Amino acid sequence: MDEQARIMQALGGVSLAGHSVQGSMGLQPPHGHDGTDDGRKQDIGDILHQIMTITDQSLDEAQAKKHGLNCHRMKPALFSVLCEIKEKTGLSIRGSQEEDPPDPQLMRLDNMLLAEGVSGPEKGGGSAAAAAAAAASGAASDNSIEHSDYRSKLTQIRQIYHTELEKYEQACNEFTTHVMNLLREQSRTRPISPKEIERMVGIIHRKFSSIQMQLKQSTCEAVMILRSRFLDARRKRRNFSKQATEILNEYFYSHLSNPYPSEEAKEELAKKCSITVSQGVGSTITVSQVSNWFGNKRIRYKKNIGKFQEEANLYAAKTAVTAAHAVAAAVQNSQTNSPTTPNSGFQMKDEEFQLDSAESKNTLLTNMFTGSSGSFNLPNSGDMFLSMQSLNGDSYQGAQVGVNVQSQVDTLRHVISQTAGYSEALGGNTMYSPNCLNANGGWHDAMTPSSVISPTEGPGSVHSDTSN
DNA sequence: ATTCATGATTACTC
DNA sequence: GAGTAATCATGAAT
Repeated sequence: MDEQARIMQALGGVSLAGHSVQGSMGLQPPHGHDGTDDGRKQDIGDILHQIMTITDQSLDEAQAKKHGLNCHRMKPALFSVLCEIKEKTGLSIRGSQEEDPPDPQLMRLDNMLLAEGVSGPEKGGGSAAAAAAAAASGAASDNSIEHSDYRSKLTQIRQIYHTELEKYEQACNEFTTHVMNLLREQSRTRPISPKEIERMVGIIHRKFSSIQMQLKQSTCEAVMILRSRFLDARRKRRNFSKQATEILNEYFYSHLSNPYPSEEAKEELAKKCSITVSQGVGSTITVSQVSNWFGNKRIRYKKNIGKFQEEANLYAAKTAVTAAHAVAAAVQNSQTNSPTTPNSGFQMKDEEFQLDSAESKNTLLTNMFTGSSGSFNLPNSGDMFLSMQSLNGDSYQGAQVGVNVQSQVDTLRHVISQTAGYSEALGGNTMYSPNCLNANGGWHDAMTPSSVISPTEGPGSVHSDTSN
């Protein structure tokens, strides 16, 4: 009502913006009118009165009045004046609110959605965010399965977000169009300036953007939850498969003197384990997991050697069997291929090294191996053991064959060195140094193995430096 | 439910 | 940056 009063007052002869109503409108005195100021004022006053009371009347009456007013000779002039006044007052009141500063909260949400790959370009964002999330956890970022999980979930969120956003935008546009049409329609009967329509559109957009902000907020929350779950999942422990553990253990116990696989060896092990594991659960073992495993193994082995004795024996037996096979094969090969090396009376048959089960191997070796130091303390009888330098330079100690085979060993060594051409590698070194762990309980004075698989090794072969 | 085994993480050292 | 030691957290066995 304040505005109405102001309008009334303004129209009552008060000049606006430096000129009178009459002057500003350039009104010509209508036909038959007396032309005096008082008369015009009276005329305008009548119209205004009718406008003001229009709502008090019945619909039909109002329609009739409306029509009458629309046809009134003063209507266009009055309409313009009202528009002008309204615009001026409206601008003075709301003008300062037109330019809203960007909402910091909204900016944060936008930035986050962009960073997470929810908004912004379609490709790359998600994976980048996944990589960032992986990197943030401090672990290797090569866990492809969890990545793809994360990505697919993120894509779902992204899709939902965009669908909802589209819906909101569509609804906003529809509503804006509707309101604009309504205002345009009404602008025929009441003064509505284009600026006012614009302002109304702005208001609608603001309302809708606040709804959008809620959507963005929800999306951000969803991403955060996903992310935390993703990171939690990385922390979740899953036992490696039996085969993978076996491969790692084989390497560990065959390199007990220095269980520090090189980077290449770790990769090789990871690959080997992955191949084995992928047949089962479909998961992979990464290089960092191999590092973790060896870190844990070393510390736990060192802490409680006694506990690992049996395991060590078991793997030593396995190694021995494998080695014996290799030796037997070499002998066989030398016998068949080298006429200059006739049957020396030493024939290794596979059966001699074939143990029925892990248990029998274990029993056998538990009986064989005694002692309590860091490494395996074997009976110090050199003639009971096959001992040779493996082909890649690692110390190698194979199976106990149950009989005195020292002479045969010499023959074998000779044969193998001749056959395989590794006389240099084999020469000089015989028995491996006794203890794996030094006085400080460390491994570091031991020799360094080069790789998990030497060029001449078969897939199943391992080195053993179990010492006596 | 409890205990043990084990993969992962963290703080620290070299 | 790799390794150690301690610790956390979970899976599996009991």
